[in-house]
Order: sequence, then C-alpha cells, then structure tokens
Amino acid sequence: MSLTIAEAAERTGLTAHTLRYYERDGLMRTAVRRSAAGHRAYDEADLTWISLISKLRATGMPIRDVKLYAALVRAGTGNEAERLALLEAHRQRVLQQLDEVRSHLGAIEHKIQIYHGAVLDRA
Amino acid sequence: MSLTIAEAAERTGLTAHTLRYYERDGLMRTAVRRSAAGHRAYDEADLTWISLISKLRATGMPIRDVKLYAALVRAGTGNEAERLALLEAHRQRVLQQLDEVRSHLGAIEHKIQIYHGAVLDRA
DNA sequence: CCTTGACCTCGAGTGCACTCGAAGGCAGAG
DNA sequence: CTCTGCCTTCGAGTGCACTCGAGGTCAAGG
Repeated sequence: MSLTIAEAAERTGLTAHTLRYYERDGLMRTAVRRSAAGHRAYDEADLTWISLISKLRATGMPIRDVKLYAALVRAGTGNEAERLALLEAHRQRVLQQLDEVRSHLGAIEHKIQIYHGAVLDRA
Repeated sequence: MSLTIAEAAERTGLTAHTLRYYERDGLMRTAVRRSAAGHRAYDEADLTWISLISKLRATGMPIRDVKLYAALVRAGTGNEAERLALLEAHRQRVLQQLDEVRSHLGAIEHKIQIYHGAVLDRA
C-alpha cells in the first residue's frame, strides 16, 4: 500500500510542503517512489524513516546532521560505526541539554513559588 | 560596584552584542545605567535579571514572551497573578517538551543499541 | 598632541528551518 | 469537454534570534 503526500503528511504530523522540502534537501534515505502521474507514493518504510528523522529533529539535531546520517544510510552497509558515532554524539548533547533545561526549570519553579506566595498574600 | 559590557558579557555568557540587543528589544527590566562617558554600567541586579531571562530563553521561551514578562515586571507591583500565569504556562510547555524529548531519546537509544550490536558483530 | 582600545548607535546581514505562492499537469465527475 | 481538486516544480518569502560592521566618541597612556 502507498499513500499520497497529503496522507503521509497527516500520518507524520508534517506538512506536505515540509515533506517535499525534506526530500529535495536530502533528508530522505532515498527519493520517494512516484505514481504514474508523477505524484509521490509513500510506503511504510518511508513513514518509518520520516518518523526517525522527526525524532532526531525534535531532539534538536540540525538538518545538516540529519542529512549526514541519511547519506550514511544511503551509502549502505559498512559505515555502521560512523552512524553509531553520530547518534551517540547526538545522544550526549541531548542528555546534557536535558540536564540544563531541568536545572533552569528548577530555578523558574522557585520563582513561581515566590509569586504563588505573593498572589496568596494579596487574596 | 558596576561592570562594563565586556565584563557583563563574560559573567553572563552572552556577547556584548546580545546584551545591547536584549536591551534595545525591551528584554531588560529597565535600561541599564550609564557611566559619564555613556557606557553601560551593569550592577548585580542587572546580572540577576539577565541570568533569569537567560534561563527562560534556554528553556525555550520566545523573546516575545520574555519581553512580555519584562513589561509586567516594569509595570510594578500588582500584576503578580499575570506574571505567575505566564511562568506557569511556560513551565507546562517545558515539562511537556521534556517528556517528548525523553521519549524520542528513548527511541534513538534503541537505535543506538541496534548499531552497537551490528558494530560488535563486525569486530 | 596623538594613538589605542573599549565603548557607543544604527541599520543591515546571517543562518536556520521552514512556508508559501505561482503556474502548470492530470484524472475523474458531471 | 470542462470543471474540480490534488498533485507537481521552482523560487521567493517569512520569522526568529541573533550577529556584524561602519562610523563615531571618549578617556587614559606615552
């Protein structure tokens, strides 16, 4: 089974515009298959891939790096160590960022507590 | 004691350019005091404020909202409930985003485990 | 007196990641 | 045969958050 770009957009939560953009910018593993009319026809493998790169994006990986990762996958078997290194470097950055955000959030929550007290006093 | 913009930049981890930009864009509580020569002179209260808005920024609050928060603080006592609402809304967004990132990271770590296996097989 | 260096303002430029619009193709419904 | 609607490409436009550079001021040091 295959999906139109509108259906793929619906399923992935991206817009059709963004799906085309990702493809032309080299974020897809391979170019998406086309129907007789030249329309994109997404299959499950495409959706799985889009889901992965969306997770990479949502965790802050720049387009540039997603592109790099896609190029490695496109290049085929043999560069697993490089893919691993790329993902692990990303993982480290995400963990660090998570810690940072948690810690900043703590400070903000402290501020919230203070305002909470102030607002209660007023009531 | 007061600091030059270079010292303030050093202390806050922002650049002098960014400090000026924040000020002209209305992110400061108040305009920074000036020396006789017209140079900015940052005091501890300024640094504390910058530290707060940096935390807001680092947790993903848009400049627009920081500006709004600064305006409330500038307006003086009486709008604590609004400030609280703004910060709590931000807190909710950050918590949600934290969950999302954690969950996506889980999926990425799963992928890493797979590559880890593949790379080990190869060795 | 002159130079150096840190600061000033203003406005333009940059990088990123989309986001949109114009102009056109093609299949199916009436 | 025409209309509707979804798709196509290409290139330009947008929003955000800086980031930079030009041209100028001023105080201190030599």
